[in-house]
Formats: sequence, structure tokens, C-alpha cells
Amino acid sequence: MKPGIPKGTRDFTPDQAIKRNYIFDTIRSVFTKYGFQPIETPAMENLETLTGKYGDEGDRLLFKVLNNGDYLAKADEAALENRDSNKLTASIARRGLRYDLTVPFARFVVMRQNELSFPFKRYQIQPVWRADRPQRGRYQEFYQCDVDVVGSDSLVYEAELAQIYDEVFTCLNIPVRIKINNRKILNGIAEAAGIPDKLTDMTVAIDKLDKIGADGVRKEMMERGIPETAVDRIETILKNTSLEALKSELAASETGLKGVTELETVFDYLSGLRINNELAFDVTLARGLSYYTGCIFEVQALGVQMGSIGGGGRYDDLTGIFGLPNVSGVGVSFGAERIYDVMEELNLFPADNPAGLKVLFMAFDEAAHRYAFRCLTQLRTAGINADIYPEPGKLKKQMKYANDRQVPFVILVGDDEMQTGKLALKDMASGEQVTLSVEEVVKRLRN
RNA sequence: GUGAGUGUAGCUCAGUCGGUUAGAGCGCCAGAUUGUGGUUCUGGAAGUCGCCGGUUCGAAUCCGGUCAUUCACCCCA
Repeated sequence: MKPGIPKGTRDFTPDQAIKRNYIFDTIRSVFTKYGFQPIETPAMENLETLTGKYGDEGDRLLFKVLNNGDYLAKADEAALENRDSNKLTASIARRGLRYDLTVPFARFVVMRQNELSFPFKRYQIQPVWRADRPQRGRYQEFYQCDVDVVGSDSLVYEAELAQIYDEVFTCLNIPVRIKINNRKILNGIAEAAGIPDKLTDMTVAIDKLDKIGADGVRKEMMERGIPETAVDRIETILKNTSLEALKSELAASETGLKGVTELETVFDYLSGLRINNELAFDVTLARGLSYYTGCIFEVQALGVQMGSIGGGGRYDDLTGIFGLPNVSGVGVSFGAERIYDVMEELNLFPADNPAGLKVLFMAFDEAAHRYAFRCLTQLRTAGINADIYPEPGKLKKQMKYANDRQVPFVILVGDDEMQTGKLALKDMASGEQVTLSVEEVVKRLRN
């Protein structure tokens, strides 16, 4: 059979895995610094935990796991007869692969509400699965890096999350724009325009501004049944780019004003503090039709054509669906795969690899090979990443292997070395070769 | 879920109007060079032209189907 992997999935070569770990390590260290703790949840959840949480579109993209054993024996006969896939699925698949990390986290919190102390700050770096059509920057299996805090509605956390975004992308050297808005402001706009019942249609349309432009948004709102007068009003309001100006526009909407105040508080927390990237209020930021109710975030990489590389916000009642109402949470997510693609495109990965192999031993004959193995062990004991070619003999072959593995140094061992007790250390880049004792080699390679 | 493009050597691709034995570059293997890699030179291996069917004297080439893959939309990280 031909070897292959499912569409939308990828293998990672050592080179790629090292780069990915660099991203994960950077993100993890910042999370830790801000007092977040790691948790992990299973790849599979009960299907009922997942369904209905992401809208109809999301349900379609859920991977279902077929029941074990003779699953058809217990299948819904009527559904099978009528080719009703939705109904049939419920009777043959009890589990599904997680679609994101937020819903499993909510489930986790509800299950352990009595043992956790709140506010609970957790981070989670794990793969998620979506049965989407793959394309640039979109995969069926990809990692998410989530930080959330539940059990507090303090806006200090919004400020913290903005700092975390800033710090991570500063560490990774990716120039970004961190956009921030508040769902309550969008509510207020809908109220001011007299279409509170069309809030979702409005936000979905506004969210596409970057992609389809002002005219496109206008057209989409009309198509979604928003009256022209309301569309005009919304357009006027959206022209306000400052919080101050919005205050008067939204004077009639209590919710809208609260949103403005919340954002002002967040900016207050951050005032005078060092932020390296652009952190900007963006009234057109909408973040699809998710569960957010307060501040929302989105991160855009500058200088490359790529969807958002991070996003998140506050949700007032995420755990309510699992029977624990009135627990507020706020969190953001980093899209590791897209961050990788951006860094690759902008050439931002550090060139030197401290985890790489430092030196490779090669021997001319069997006796030298045994001698070299002893020297190798000495280097390893001294903490130097070292390796040996598995058999003595043809130098050309051994040197080629050293080249392929991009080893900076090689050590040659033969009769001369065994007699003098010294090693021939060759710098592969310059070609220079020096004769040193094992101790001197250790000293040299430790630099 | 909707629409479009592309499948030829390990990789990237060329292949004229349908016409003899399907090519190149890179990579790989061997030698030039038995204590020294990259460069160079010489030689070599490697393809069911995605798969199935149709048209034709003849198909990598035209047609239909199918699978894979890429891109756009929907949605999203």
C-alpha cells in the first residue's frame, strides 16, 4: 500500500518540530510568568458535550468517533432507513474529537467546581480537530494555545491578556496589531440603530469589513434583512474611531455606554506601561457569532497576508450550559500554526539551535571505534551533545553524514590519536583542524 | 456544504498537432580520491505518465468517471 496521512494533517520533520517547540516554549513561559497553570483534557469528549456549542456550522465540522464493537446493531433503524445522518450519528457515535479548548475547559471547571479556587487561571496547549476543507493556514488537526481565567469579572484580566499578547509577540519578534473592542458596544450600536433583534446579523456582516470593504458590509447587512435607515445609522456610528466620540452616539444605550466604560478601564490599567506593539480600539472588530459578551481581542500580524493569529474575549456565562450559571470568564488563544507560517515567511526563527548536535565522532577502524566510543561518553558526561557514526571506515561516507546532520564539529579517531591520547577536532565550517586532549575539547565545545 | 484548478522519476517541473525507446534540473548510488566533507568531472539506478473506462490504426496528450491534492467561498486559528 501507498503510505499517506489524512488530508489536513501533517508530519513534522526535526527541523520543523524544533521550530514549533520554540513557539510553544515561548508562549508557555509567558503564560507561566503571569500566573497561569497548565491543564490537559482528553482528545475525545462525549459528543453531547460538543454538539450545539459552535452553531450549525460548527456541528458540521465536528469529528465523530465511531462506537466500538458492533455499532450497527444498536443503530437507529428508522434513521438508517430514512438516510437521516444526524439522527443516525447520535446512535452510532457517542464521542467526538474536541473542536476547541474552551468548551472542554468549561466542562472541566463545572466538574471540578468544588476543588478549584477562583479565580482559576489556566493555560492549555493541545491539538484540536475540525473537519474543514484544508487550505492555506487551515488544517484539520492544529494546536491551540489558550489562556483563560474564570470566576472573576475584574477587568484587570483583560489588561493582563493584552500584555500577554504583547509580550509573546515581542519575544517571537512578530510585529502585530492587537485589536480590542467590546461586545456591549456592538449591542449598543444595534440598539441605537433600532435593530436589537438583528445583532448577530449585524456583527457577522461587520466582522467581514477587512475582507469585503464598507460596500460589501452594507450589502450583506441589507441581505440579512436590516432596513436601509438602520444600515445608514450603523455606518455613521462605525465612522467613530475613538471611545470618546462613541459615548455621544450611544448615549441612549445603557449597554453601549457600559461597553465604552469597560474599555476605558482596561486602557486605564495599561496607561503608562510599556506596550511594544500597537494596541488599538477597533469598533469594527466583531469576532463572528461566538459566546463573547464583553471585551473581545484579535491579533493581526503586520506585513504578511494571513488571517488572525490570535483572538479571544470575555464570556459571561460559558459554564451555564453545563449547569453552573453566572461564572464569568475571559481568555485568549494563540494560533500556533499560523504563527509558525508567519515566522517562516518573515524569516524570524533564530538560526542557531542550542539543542542541536555539537560534535560527531568518526573512526578509521574497529579498535579506534571502541576507543572513540569511550571518548564520546566522556563528552556526553560533560554535558556536550555528541554522537558517533555507527561504524568505522570510509571517511567520505562519515563526513557526508556529518554534513547532512549539520554538525559544527567532527572528531577523527585513528592510530595516531590512540597513541598520543589526543583527538583531532575539525571545524566543519572553516575546515580547520586542531589536536586536543579530551579535556581541552570539552572546554572548546562548551564555549 | 458550494465553485474552480492541478495530478509525469524521491523533489521541482518540461513534454509541440494524438505518432518510434517519455526528458531536464536537483537529489540518490558508484568512481576519480584507501586519514578528511561541501566544489568539480565521469558513470549509474530510478517512471503502471494518479486510477478505471471510452474514442482512435495509435493516448502522457482528446472525452467520461473516480480518487488525491491545491485554491476561493462558507466558516475559522
